[in-house]
Amino acid sequence: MSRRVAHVLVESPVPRLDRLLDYLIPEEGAPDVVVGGRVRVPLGKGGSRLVNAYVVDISEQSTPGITLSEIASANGSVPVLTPALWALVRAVADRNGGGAADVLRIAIPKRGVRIEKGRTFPLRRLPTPRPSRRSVMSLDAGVTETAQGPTLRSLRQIADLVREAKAGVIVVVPDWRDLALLSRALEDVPHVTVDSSGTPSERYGRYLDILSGEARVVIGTRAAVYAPVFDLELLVVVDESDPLLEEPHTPYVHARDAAVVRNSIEGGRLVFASITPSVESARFVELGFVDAAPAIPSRGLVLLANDDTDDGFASRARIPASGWRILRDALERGPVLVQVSRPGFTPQVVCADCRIPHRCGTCRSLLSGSRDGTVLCRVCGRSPIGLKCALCSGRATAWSGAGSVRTAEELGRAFPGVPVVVADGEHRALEVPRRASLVIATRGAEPIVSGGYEAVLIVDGDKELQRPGLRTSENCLRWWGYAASLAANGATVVLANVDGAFASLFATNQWESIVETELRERRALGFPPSNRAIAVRGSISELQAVRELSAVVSHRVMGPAQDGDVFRIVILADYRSAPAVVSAIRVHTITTNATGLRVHCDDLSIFDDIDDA
DNA sequence: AGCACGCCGACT
DNA sequence: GTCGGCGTGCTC
Repeated sequence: MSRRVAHVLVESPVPRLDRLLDYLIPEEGAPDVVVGGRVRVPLGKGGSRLVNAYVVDISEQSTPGITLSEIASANGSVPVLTPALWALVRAVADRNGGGAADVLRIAIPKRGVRIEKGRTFPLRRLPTPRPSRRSVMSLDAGVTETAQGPTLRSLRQIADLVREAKAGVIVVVPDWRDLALLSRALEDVPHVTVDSSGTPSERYGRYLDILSGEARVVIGTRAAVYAPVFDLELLVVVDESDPLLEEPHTPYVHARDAAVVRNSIEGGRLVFASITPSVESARFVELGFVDAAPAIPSRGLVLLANDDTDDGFASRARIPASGWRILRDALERGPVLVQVSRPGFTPQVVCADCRIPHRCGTCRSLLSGSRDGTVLCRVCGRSPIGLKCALCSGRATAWSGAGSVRTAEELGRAFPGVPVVVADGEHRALEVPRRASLVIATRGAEPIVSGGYEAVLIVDGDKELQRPGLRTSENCLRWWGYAASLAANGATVVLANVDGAFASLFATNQWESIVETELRERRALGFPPSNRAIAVRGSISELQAVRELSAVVSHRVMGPAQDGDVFRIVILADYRSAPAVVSAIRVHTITTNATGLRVHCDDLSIFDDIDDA
């Protein structure tokens, strides 16, 4: 007699368990065992311990030659893992050299029993793919109004796109502030938000709202790309060059990548939308993989200020005289934004003569000044002595980029009577009232203001731009472009103390040229995005074994290098051979059960400077 | 992750 | 001859 068999995926990070196991469905409680449902199954020698698992499929057949155990119990009867989500999760895990269970943990929130009560879920099959269309969209700068307050013109454009859609929609944004502003722009469209806010039970409730089809439009942070939206017509990834869209846990999947995979499975319209262009989307356009943006959007007026400071206060706040005058005039009319690069009191320590950053003699990371005036290496925790400039051998030190609080203090003294608002990681503000005030914000924490800022001043740009790292120009473009987009119509954006090719391209709004140049340089180096950089972390012996794999040996390999308490190699492979490399490493990981081995595709941080912030 | 199995040294 | 050390490998 044949019995029904459930093919399940166990909730476990163990490489060897990254496959489907077969279990018999018990006679009693069988109706609760559904495709996509959660179950508890015995696992291990003697079937002693019970683990959580997802039913991926049910059939009459099982793997021959094995005596099957029975499912211990159903864990609810909600089909949380839809066929479409399973297809996506499996494909994303394979592509990134990781386990499906690790991706699943990000895609499906924790179960809350109470919130499941009284809901029904339609049976969902793997949908027939919609015709696929992929494009890049360049968004306008500027601020616009809603009933709930100001929002970005760029997000209003996305809301317009959402409004056109009749079926399922997902919009993925980098952080909570974009989410709040997008929610305003979607004031007339019912939508659910998928992010880390709220209690676990609330998050699960929102997941179930999507699963049941009650919610058609989903906006959220990076994990929202997996939302079980049925009949997905439109998938928008906003600002995909923002590193926040990359998952910090294995297998380190970028929402852009997951979006491309999802589009290849379900079809529909995939849009990469951003105020500033990205190197990745420039490559997509060049390949013909996506349609180019139809038009260059409206951008503000940017002025480069490279003249000297002529005032005691201005000099301490590192603001050129011309920028200073614009600031003062703008404050007559309304609020002004000053974008600074780093929070708090931690300035970077540089050579007093050539302004090159000093580095720690032991670990080579950047040094910072602490409140009491001493120089400190934040990586090894020591105060280096006898610093000497690598370039000019000068021994004098200076502090640069004194941070938002310090800048605020200096500016507050310079403009007595003008209120100063500080916004950074600690002082969060989505929005500030429209009145003459100085708003000092670290990049990424800029509040929005009704009508836009009367002037925007970007300081510390010189320091950011000379920071070594692959993403420096991309990052500056995104940070500065965002700050500029918060300005009022016709208001001036001042970029202080920066000159050179990048600065003039930025000021003349030739942002596309910036990323095209960057793409050419990356290609010449063989670096992402023109090649895949597959970072593998583990012990020296594990990495040696990976290096010797036949799929790996023919490729350019960098390292091994020390990386925290493990070691790291980086394999550079073109997009044609990268899947074979990733899959060979994965097979090796599974067969040797190398739990210490971690694969991270396109880990751009390996090309960056040590981040000491 | 656990948990059993097994091969080898030390002890009643 | 047998107890138990933990290194090795497997989990339907």
